[in-house]
Amino acid sequence: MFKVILRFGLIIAALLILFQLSKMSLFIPEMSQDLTIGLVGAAFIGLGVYLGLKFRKVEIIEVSPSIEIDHDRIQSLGLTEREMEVLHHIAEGCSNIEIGEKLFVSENTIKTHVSNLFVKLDVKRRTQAVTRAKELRIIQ
Amino acid sequence: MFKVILRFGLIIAALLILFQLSKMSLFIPEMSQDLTIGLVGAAFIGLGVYLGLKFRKVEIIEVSPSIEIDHDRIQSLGLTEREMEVLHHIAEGCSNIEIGEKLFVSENTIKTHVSNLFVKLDVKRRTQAVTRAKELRIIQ
DNA sequence: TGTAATTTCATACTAAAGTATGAGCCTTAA
DNA sequence: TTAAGGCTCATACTTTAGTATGAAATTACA
Repeated sequence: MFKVILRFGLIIAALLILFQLSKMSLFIPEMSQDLTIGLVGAAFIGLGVYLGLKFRKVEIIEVSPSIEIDHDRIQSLGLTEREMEVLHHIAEGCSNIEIGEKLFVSENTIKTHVSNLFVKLDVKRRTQAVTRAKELRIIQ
Repeated sequence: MFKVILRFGLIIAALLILFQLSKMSLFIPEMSQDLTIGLVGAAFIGLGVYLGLKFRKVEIIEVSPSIEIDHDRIQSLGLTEREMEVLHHIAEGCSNIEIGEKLFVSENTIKTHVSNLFVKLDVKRRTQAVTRAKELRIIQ
């Protein structure tokens, strides 16, 4: 509210100065009318731009902020490429056997990856791993 | 590009008209200088507002479109209140025992709910249930 | 070329998840 | 006052998941 009052005050002050200027030009005949109009125009155009920007409706466009993957965090957690692959498949809801089939390795291998993953993410279950990974923004 | 040229053309035209106006006031002395300045001011303030709005940077505020829960789908799938509660806790990464503790019922009860949930969601595993539930927009 | 990190796999567990079935209790509505 | 639906629980079982440990093969890199 205070800000609004301040702004209108400034606008009124600007107007007064401009009208004062217009009277001055009466006493300074060598100041051409064109110049006066130029000055007035410049001042008002500035004022107009200011008002236009200040009191415009803020345009809110709903854009789902593309959740950026935090590669630095992946690094700092020491997650390997293979572990990230496994993590993605876990997030899709795959079983260990299914992940093994997709990556052409044994279930045991997947179990190893999963266990290492849990240690690095500090979780106990795969469902936790998914929520944690999303919190940490290392998966979508 | 054409639009830009058109706009600048209009601006130039407006300027010419204003200067013409200023000259007219020389031949129409009864038209006071204050009035001239007022007209010029009004014109330029309008121009300023127009320019300010047209050539502003478009402000894009990233807002995640709140994913609306599809209550109709929950209905049509026949998911009960209790099952939804369990589903939410599954999505959080809770174990059956933990969910039981939170809802003050036994692990066996949770298992029953979970099994019924899987049938209704047509999935085999809890991780799948979570992804499916998100697809169906019945949880966040 | 040697070393560290990654990936792979196995075995042998334990723990948790999931299935199937039956049943008791409560509320709500016909 | 039944019947239905929802919630609870149990038992018994099968299947996955997860842990611990050790080890071989591969890759990358100094």
